[in-house]
Amino acid sequence: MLSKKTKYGLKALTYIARSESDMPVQVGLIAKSEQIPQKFLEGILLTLRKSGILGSKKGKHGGYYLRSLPSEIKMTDVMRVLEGPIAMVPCVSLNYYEKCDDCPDENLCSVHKLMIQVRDNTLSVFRNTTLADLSNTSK
Amino acid sequence: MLSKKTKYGLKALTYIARSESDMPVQVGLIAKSEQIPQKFLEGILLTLRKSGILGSKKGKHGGYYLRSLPSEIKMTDVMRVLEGPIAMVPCVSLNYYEKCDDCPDENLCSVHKLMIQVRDNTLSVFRNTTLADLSNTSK
DNA sequence: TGTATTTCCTACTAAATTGATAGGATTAAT
DNA sequence: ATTAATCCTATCAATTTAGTAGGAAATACA
Repeated sequence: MLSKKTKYGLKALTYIARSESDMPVQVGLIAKSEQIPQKFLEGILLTLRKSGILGSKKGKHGGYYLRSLPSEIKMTDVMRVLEGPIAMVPCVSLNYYEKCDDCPDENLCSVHKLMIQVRDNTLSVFRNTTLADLSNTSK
Repeated sequence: MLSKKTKYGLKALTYIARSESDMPVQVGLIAKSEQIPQKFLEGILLTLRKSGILGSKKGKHGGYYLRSLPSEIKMTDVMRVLEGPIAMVPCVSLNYYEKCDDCPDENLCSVHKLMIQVRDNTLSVFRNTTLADLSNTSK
């Protein structure tokens, strides 16, 4: 299941990408418009900022903004920040690989083989999708 | 993340598919060979039986057996029984559809669009994979 | 300089899920 | 009868999820 965190995060990013103004977008606005608990969203945007996807400005007239063009923001990156590893098992994860304690030889493991395929397919979706696709912006 | 339940279930099914004998396969044997807590595995095989994928025989010399040929057992069915819905969000689930309370129009929802793609790709893997592929059996 | 407004940070919490374990009932072969 | 297997229910500890609470820090602007 997709976590609320990821869902909210994606919606927020889309909202920001669609914003015409060159002023930073405030959490309160997004929360209200997208029906997301504000305090929860604060935390999510914070991790997106720490990961480098968003930038922020504090104080009055502060808010969040994208640090790249929507078309440059790949879903692989966004999903890894919000949802964690894309692979369903650590033993097929590219970025967070971990051997299974059980499995003596993962080349012979039936689960491994299947999950590699799932990973590759999911990855191809995320690699070929940017925030511009999500938000229907051409930028 | 793939649950242990699913992982163990897939391994057990593979084990049973590979078994040459026409006697039913006992839980204890699988548990030992695949390093799975026996009592936990009992429950898993039980749900696989209730779903119709496995058959069982009670009492001495009892155990579990496949109710179809491995090549007839599709991963879509197995995964739905073990892991639940294949979609990452209920609003793109074919078998367990549910509307999101927030989303006023899901055709305009950016998350929806993305998750449809992920679902379709994952589904195509599971539709084109059978237990025979997992277990390298030709049957 | 002060006040309002915003992000930032830490800590806490209730509920759900996961990964088991325990104990025994039921069924079948010998 | 005895033994060996599945079947069934209940319980539990640890983790994760989805928030909430309260305030510190920074910034704009009067």
